[in-house]
Amino acid sequence: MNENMKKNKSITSRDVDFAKWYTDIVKNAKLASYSNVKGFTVFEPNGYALWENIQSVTDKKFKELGHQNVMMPLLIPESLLLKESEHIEGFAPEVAWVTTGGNKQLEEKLCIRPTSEVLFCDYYKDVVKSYRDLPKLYNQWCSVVRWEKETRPFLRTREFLWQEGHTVHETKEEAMKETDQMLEVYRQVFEDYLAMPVISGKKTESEKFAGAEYTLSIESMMYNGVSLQSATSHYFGQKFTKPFDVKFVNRNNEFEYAYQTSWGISTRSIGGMIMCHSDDNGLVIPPRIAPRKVVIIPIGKSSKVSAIANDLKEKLNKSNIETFIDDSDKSIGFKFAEHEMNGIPFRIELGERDLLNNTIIIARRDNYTKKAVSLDIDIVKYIINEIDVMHNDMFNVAKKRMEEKTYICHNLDEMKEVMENHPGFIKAMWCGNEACEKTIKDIRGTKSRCILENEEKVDTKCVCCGHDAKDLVIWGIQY
RNA sequence: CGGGAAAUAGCACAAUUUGGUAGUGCACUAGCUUUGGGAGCUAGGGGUUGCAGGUUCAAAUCCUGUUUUCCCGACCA
Repeated sequence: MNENMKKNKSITSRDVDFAKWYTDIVKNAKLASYSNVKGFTVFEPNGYALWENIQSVTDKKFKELGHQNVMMPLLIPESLLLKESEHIEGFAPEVAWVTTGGNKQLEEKLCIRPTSEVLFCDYYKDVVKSYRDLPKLYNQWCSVVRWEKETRPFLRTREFLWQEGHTVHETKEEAMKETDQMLEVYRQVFEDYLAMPVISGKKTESEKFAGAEYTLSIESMMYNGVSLQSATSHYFGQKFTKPFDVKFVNRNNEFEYAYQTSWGISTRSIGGMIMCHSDDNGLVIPPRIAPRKVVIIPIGKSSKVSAIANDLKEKLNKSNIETFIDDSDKSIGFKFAEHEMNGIPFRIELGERDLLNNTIIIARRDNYTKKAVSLDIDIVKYIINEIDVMHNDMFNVAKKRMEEKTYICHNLDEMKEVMENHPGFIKAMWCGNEACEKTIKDIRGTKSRCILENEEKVDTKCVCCGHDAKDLVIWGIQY
């Protein structure tokens, strides 16, 4: 009998096989399961609750900044999609089509939205008439479909949940400001709620969104040093509004095409959160985003113990700290392991032995520390404070790792050495030539993540061709 | 899209080589005893072996196709 059978739940170590570890976590923590159609997954309650929390903190920020939610159609007529050529070229290979309705062949095939720029533009053309109608700050929460070849739960699925904000503005400056502002919102969501440090910057021409003037992104680093594009914010200028005829009468009584942005964050962020924080005992959820924050485990059958447990639970729940009691007949060890697998941030252990000392034990999921805490303290205040402490600790662990795995390179050999032996972010200068990006891609698929605009340059020559360098770029192996 | 591996109960696997009534552990249900790091005993329930064909008296097992998953590579937001 091996260790696995005895333990029943087993996950591969993240240091041994990171990819398998990841899918083990998703499966064992009951976040998602596979369906019969490739790339389409079931979000189980534990996984969906995470998305709901990410959604609620993000949505609140959008609304504070004046955005409104709408719903656009699921289907896009082919002719509409074809209006912007760069856009369709970028998305055509991964679009799914509806060709029949009932048992009738459709006259025009309809694509299942891979993103909704064209739908928003088609709508905006009818409702934007004057500069007085601007800006339009709309967003929608929905799922989109992209026919990916290789799929992995949360990280790359053919259908995924996301949010896509689409705004149109009177001026270029205002639209560009919106693009920056929304990237900053995403940075806050990742750093302040998901405890994931990020870097941000502009995408290179070859990496930008199909049809955009430019794309900004935030990039985060996983436990194994691989990078993940975590959210994007695009500035379109008039590239869509011209072909879609979204024009308005400006303050000089002239027609002008509106300036447009779009920005999105998806359920991929859940995958990033897992790969950034979780460990060999299961999921570790940043406490501010955890759907269930505290589990109370009464030990023994004492009625006094269960009364105190109930009291604690009620106090915490009243203060919106989601708490539940596990008084099932499972053994203590089983419960500990189970809730660790599910990533519950705090565990309160409570038995007769503790009552003798008038204490309870509070254990942290992220670093396994256990503390005896007096029953006389204000438990709500204590947990609220601990949530912040844990959040900061998790953020700092991730940040330290990101800093340790960020390398400065001056030539291809140095890049190879890093990516082949201990991948991470590479800071290196780039001449701006796509050919060099292609050459660098031969190193385990290393791609430019983003251009760092406000940082000191690390060299004067391109890391690849040795010609004069233009930009400081962060490079990484991507998920 | 190329190369490789796999699919048997909720999970992990056995039985496949050599065709012959589909099994084990955990999980699940009931009862009793337990409880400070994955409990014990007793009694139960759960399978058209991914799907579709074919060969055969007989298919989890052999053959063909297909779908899904995982790994490696190419492609791609």
